[in-house]
Amino acid sequence: MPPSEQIAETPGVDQLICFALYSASHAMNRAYKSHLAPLGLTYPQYITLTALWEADGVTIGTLCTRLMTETSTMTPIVKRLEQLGHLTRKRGTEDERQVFVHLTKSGRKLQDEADTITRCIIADTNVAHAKLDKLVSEISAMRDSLIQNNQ
Amino acid sequence: MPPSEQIAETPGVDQLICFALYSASHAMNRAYKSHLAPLGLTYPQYITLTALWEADGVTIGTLCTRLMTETSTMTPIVKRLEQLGHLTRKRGTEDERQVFVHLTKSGRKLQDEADTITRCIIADTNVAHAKLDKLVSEISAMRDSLIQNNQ
DNA sequence: TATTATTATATCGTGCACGATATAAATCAC
DNA sequence: GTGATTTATATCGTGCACGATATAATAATA
Repeated sequence: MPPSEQIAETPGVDQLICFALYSASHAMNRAYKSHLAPLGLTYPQYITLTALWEADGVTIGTLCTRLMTETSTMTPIVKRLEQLGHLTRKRGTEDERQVFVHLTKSGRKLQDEADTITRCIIADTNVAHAKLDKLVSEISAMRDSLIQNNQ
Repeated sequence: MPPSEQIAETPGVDQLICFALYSASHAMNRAYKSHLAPLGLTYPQYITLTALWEADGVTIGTLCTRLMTETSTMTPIVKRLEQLGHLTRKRGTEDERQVFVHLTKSGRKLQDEADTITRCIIADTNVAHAKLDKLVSEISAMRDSLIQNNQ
């Protein structure tokens, strides 16, 4: 062992948490794509619908908070989902700045497929349920720390 | 406890591994942004440079394999890094279809900042080193399973 | 109550990300 | 060796993702 040996000089891309997230996120996007293409949905549109299945009749701002995106991202997604007939947008009467989003029958019907898709994806991860739950909370905690330390 | 109780009917967006990755990946992107903006780099450009610091003089195809992206993504990134003066693109002489990418002095110099940036980001995750290494390998393994089961 | 500031959403510009297609070079088949 | 196929990269179209800015409505303040 030479005395000048350098340990972990600059880590390769594979050792970086940023690349792990970057590449895994893209892989997940692609995995969903095969399930969503037949439904005519994109991955961000599907995630938006998932939030609405959980809580319908919310404002654009609430969706942004929940999905941690900007209005400049959410407004176009919601407009496309409206054009697809999966939701309606209605200005608030009390506060006319707000836009309330409501699922249509078509948008609610899509939830029927969701459970099957989720099960397929989880199977494809090759991670056991308990371990996956732990992974979700660890990744979420890390995300929240990053957000907090970046304010 | 009613007999018809439904356990984990449809999971909320926060329980889904897809949303954990989606939101954490965006949070990571934003965290890097504050460090990269002064350098005039975007996050994907920085990741591409990281791959080049590890192995220089490679083809576009090798970069695509390494970073798990398509040429339609990588070609424009490499071209922008070329315009910024951080690398050069040279057609292969033996096989003229190939394009070899070489870092310039400017591109190599940027590595000086990398270690500091990585340390800041890791600190911001609030995850201990050993646990972070484990997280990286778990996320990477999951990514590889998703890719394998999606062929 | 005017004026100012804040808030909710929308728009615009840039840069990914990727499927589909194009192009040209290399390889294969005969 | 000529035609068919494969391979490496590039181009194009669509949809995010986000910062900066715009717009209009509400709230705060003088």
